[in-house]
Amino acid sequence: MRSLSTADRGALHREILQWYAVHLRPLPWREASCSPWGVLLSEVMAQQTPLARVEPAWREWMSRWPTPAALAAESPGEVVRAWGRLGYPRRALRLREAAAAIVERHGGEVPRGLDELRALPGVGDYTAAAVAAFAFGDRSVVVDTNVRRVQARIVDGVAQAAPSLTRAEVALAESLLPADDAEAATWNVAVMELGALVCTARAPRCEECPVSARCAWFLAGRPAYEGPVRRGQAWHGTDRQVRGIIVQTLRDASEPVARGDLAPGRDEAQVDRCLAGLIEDGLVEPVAGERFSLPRIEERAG
DNA sequence: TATACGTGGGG
DNA sequence: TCCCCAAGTAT
Repeated sequence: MRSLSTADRGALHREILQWYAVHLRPLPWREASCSPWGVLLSEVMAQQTPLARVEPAWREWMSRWPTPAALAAESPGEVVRAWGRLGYPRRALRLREAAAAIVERHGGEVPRGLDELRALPGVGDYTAAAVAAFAFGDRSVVVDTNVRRVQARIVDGVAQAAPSLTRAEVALAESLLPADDAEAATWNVAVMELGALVCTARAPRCEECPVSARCAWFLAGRPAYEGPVRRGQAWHGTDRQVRGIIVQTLRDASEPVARGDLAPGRDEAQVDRCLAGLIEDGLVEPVAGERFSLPRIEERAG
């Protein structure tokens, strides 16, 4: 890991924070008036889902369930239906569980502490740090895919980060974090925004980058990535695809659906296997007469 | 540490 | 068309 002088760090902060002040997207959960619950909701929805698709769903959810208590009182099936096509619908279930935990353990208020946040269902290291920073203005180390890529390029001079998060990356992010709480919080979102809009994975816009002049990767002539190859996600014909079809069928249905109509034309053994998995996950509920629906009662524990 | 887990837009 | 990948988490 290359280390930066104090002066270099200061310049980096100034340039990226200035860029952010001009180029930030006016997302609703960035409004000062947005509640911690709104921030938590946005962070979970944004896990592996592009922000452009998150925004309309976020607005609908905030209107329907403006507090953790409101969501906790909703049925899991309705929550999965409202999740729509954001992907990874188990996140909707976890969000409802998190809402219930917030009501039970924290009096209905999103907790501020990293440990308390991290203990909520569906909240990992990234989301806990992000909520601490963006909802409460705390100085926490937020390391998402954007931060990892920006750091890899500017500091390490490589096109992309390692396949999985390393200790060194977290240590680097920590070393780059401004000392001041509020400035650190803004720094986190500014680096993420830079990664999302300029320092992108596919076709980085280095001409528009405020720090290309101090970017090790740019200065080295943007060398191609040489690390271990990332495994692409298999999709066609996978269980994941069939699970998606089944859940979408149930989202669109107003009545319970027979097994044979869940994923028409798909291999029956695969449909059975996926169905069992979905039931185990609490995303599908068997009802009378060999039919299935989104969960109406209680989702399975575990 | 590696793998499962959805979905859709852009290159 | 096909492939990559997006504010990750849980196991």
